[in-house]
Amino acid sequence: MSKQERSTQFSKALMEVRSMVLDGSFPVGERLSETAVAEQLDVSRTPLRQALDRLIDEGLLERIETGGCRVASFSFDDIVDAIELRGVMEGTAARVAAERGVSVEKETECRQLLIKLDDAVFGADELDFSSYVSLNERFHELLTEMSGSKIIKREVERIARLPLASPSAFLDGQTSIPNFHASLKIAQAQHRAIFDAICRREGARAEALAREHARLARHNFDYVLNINPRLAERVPGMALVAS
Amino acid sequence: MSKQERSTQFSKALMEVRSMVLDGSFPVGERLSETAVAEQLDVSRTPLRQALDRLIDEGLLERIETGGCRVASFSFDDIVDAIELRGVMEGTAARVAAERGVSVEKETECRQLLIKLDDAVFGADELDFSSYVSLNERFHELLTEMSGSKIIKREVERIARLPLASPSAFLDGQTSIPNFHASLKIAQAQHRAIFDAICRREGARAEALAREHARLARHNFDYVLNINPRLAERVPGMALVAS
DNA sequence: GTTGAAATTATTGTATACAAAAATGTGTAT
DNA sequence: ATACACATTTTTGTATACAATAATTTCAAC
Repeated sequence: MSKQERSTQFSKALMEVRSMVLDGSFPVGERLSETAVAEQLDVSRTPLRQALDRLIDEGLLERIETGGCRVASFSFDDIVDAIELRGVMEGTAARVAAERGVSVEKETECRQLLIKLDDAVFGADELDFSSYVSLNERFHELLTEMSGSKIIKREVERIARLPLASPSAFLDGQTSIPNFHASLKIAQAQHRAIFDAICRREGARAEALAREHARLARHNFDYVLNINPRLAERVPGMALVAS
Repeated sequence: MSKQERSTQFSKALMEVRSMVLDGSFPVGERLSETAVAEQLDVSRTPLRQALDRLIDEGLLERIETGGCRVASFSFDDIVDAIELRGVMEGTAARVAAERGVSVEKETECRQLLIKLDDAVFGADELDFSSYVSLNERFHELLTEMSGSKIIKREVERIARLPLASPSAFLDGQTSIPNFHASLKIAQAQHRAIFDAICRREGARAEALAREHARLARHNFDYVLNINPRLAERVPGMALVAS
């Protein structure tokens, strides 16, 4: 973040390569040539290699034993596990928030955020998708912050960067999922329940609810992969899932 | 790992800088000069910067807004949170192992390992510390492997690399902790209970036990920091804890 | 003595050159 | 035709050079 403002070349390489990998621009499993990619992005090899190291760390690329790296491939189970872990981590953030208490400011912000989310989901107007997505992202970020722990926040967000594990991984361009609007209502009810549990200092309930909340993503993943695969190309990262 | 065999300069820089940071060789908070460190380690800046990036990612260093990096400092609560997270992650590995079942080979290996650990802790001979440490490390690694998920294994181990969060962070050179041998016996009883829960497919119990097991580290941390600070210099990473 | 601005120094981020090692291609022997 | 060894060509890992930016010092003004 702070680095992404300053360091143009590295952050450019990071963002571009990441989105190309998620888009499936590189064939899964094929070694990617540093010189070729560097030339393609108009960046020297030094910041590119920095970006590749980072993407290896994120798990999107994997190192080849003899040198260089390739696009990683993920099994169905891998994605399920990543989503499960995100649920576990958000559950921990929620539990810790409940156990240790939340600052008045965060509580107030969350309360107002939930009203806006209610409005977006249950309101009379037609659903504004992109605003829902950003509100949802803010809710999940706020959840990590309510834990009051910078380490928990950092590690939850790291897990959420695993492929298809983020809270909004299946939210883009998916209006065609049946009962999708209905599932957003369920999600919002869960948001409220999690917040309620935190306010009541009910740690175990908050944790269980947050875990269950993450399973909505698992359900969407299952749908996209097994029932309606033509949606796959609209979901970034789906190209990495071995079919 | 695979990279550490091949790439001598990078891995050399990584290991040396990491251990220097943990030893407190660099003053906490002070910016570390790339050229100076590179010269000191007899390595060029390129692999050194790679190592620094990695250590930033691990959380041992933090980026300075204007460029470069400094040694990170951790509060008491930060360490407590890191240990908590390790417990949560190992708990997840244990629960998943219980829920999904464990391969015969892993189960057999774990059974034999537990016998060796019993021998080390409860045996007639005097405790062989270094062999206990490596057996204990293998048990925790095996726990992640019993989950059957490479993603869970990878992320558990990543969390365990947080400062003072590893299962053996407080095991070295601490024979002077009162009742230390007794606490090893408790730990071993917990190892057995976790394994028992996994074999019986009791996921919730396995998870709870693994979490509680991690709290032994928290207890040791509390002891070293608040009751017997002269032990601190023997524990790598303790130099990073703000006093 | 303190403050502020300009100049100097040091440090980082990036590009590139180079050497070692891996991948590829060629030719020969069987 | 296939397998194996050797030579060639890429490709990676490392060192270093360079430019832009940040830190520091110096010096003057108040």
